[in-house]
Amino acid sequence: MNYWLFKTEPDECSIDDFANAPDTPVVWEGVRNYQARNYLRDDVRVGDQVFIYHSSCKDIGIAGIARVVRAAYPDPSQFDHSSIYFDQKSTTINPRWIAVDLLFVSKFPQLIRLDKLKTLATLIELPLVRKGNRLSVMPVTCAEWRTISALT
DNA sequence: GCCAACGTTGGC
DNA sequence: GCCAACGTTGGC
Repeated sequence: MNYWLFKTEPDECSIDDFANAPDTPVVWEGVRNYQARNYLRDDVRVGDQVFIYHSSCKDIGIAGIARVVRAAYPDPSQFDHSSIYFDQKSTTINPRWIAVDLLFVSKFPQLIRLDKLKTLATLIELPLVRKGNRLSVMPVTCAEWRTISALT
């Protein structure tokens, strides 16, 4: 089993959206970065655990945990003309972008703030805390997962 | 809202 | 295939 961190803007999809419908899978669509796409396509598998990270908002940090319930499939939003994620260059035969489905696991009693994560020497390799990082789907090592989990 | 850092595009 | 210009991300 692998561990991951997925970024989301809570205005669009927050940990509360998961928590309010714990039996409804969340379609993780809209990833439009090739490195992140490759992780989704090649390495994210059913049963993997995912930290849900809130970005571009007031309270920045890891808000809870979800798990993967459906592995890579073509991101439906790339074919949807009305979606901001529509991609004219994508075809059903050769889709560019990948989605996975997630299910709620837990919401942390307190958000683990980004500035807290930045203070931990064991997390210096985590792309999230590295300068200029923009990766929205990133691997988390087992040791990093344990370090972060211990903060809750 | 600013802006540094990064990814993508497209002319050559 | 280089690289300047442009667009986007995301913390502050």
